Amino acid sequence: MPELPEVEVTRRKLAPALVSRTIAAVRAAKAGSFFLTAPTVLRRRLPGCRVAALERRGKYLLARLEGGSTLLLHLGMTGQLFVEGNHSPRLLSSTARASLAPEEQAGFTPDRHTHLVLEFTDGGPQVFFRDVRKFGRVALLPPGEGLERIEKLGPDALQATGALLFAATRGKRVAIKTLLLDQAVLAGVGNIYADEALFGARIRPARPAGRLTRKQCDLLAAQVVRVLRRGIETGGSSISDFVAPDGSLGRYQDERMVYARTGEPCRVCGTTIRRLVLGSRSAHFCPRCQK
DNA sequence: ACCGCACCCTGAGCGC
DNA sequence: TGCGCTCAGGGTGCGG
Repeated sequence: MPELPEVEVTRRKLAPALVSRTIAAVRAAKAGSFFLTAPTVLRRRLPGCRVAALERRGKYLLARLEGGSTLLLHLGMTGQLFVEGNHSPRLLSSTARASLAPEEQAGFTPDRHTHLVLEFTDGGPQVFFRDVRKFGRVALLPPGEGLERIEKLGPDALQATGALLFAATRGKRVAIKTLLLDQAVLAGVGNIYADEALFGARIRPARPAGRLTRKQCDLLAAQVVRVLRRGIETGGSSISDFVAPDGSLGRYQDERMVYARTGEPCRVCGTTIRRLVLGSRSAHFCPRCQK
């Protein structure tokens, strides 16, 4: 589940393979919900475009193209953006992994889940966008044109403040966990880091957002920033699918205090970590440490 | 305005 | 061995 840290790690490692290079050709799968801009349009418009910069807004990647267009990429849940020549077992299904010896996994060949391939005029490494569940998105925005879903995003979660959370939670009866996942409040927080931040702030995920004190909002904002920064430092969370553009895996999953640790002992007090469902998302917490 | 929930999608894991 | 079921969840959109 790529959240802000995984997208930022992707941005940092993908940028050297994308910025200042000129797209020569585009191979894209047939139209579908994955493509907000039709593949035929991508194939026609992208060749000849040179990438000026690779930016991030929340969980979105924005490749700024010379001439003013923007290629927008969202990893969804299982999206993988990576550079040719960097293989990883994560790029194979478990059955494919089992049937291949490690030495046979040296090279990646685009498979049925590889929906977008960028080729460059320098003939160097191609860039692949693979996404098993197709919850990812690709869009090409013409110069001066925005996208509603980007404009609705709140401030980047790395800029979270207690004042912002306090204002956003007043009068809200939704669970604080659910509010943290609202991209219009803070852009970039997903299920893993929301649970981890709430543990750090010692607040139960189900607590009605409006009942947080100003002090708790300060603490929670600081924890949101802390866990996201730590996520970036460790290369992200590679729990199921995430792999960086260079084929490396993140290590944040080794530091998790609560996420997907249901039934395991709390690392602080030993109490069994519990799971509950909020807004049809699973939430994990320590019933003793979090009030 | 607010909030819960179905939907999109596919593979892994499990029971039979 | 293999079928069918459930679960995972970011984001959107709809209905109450």
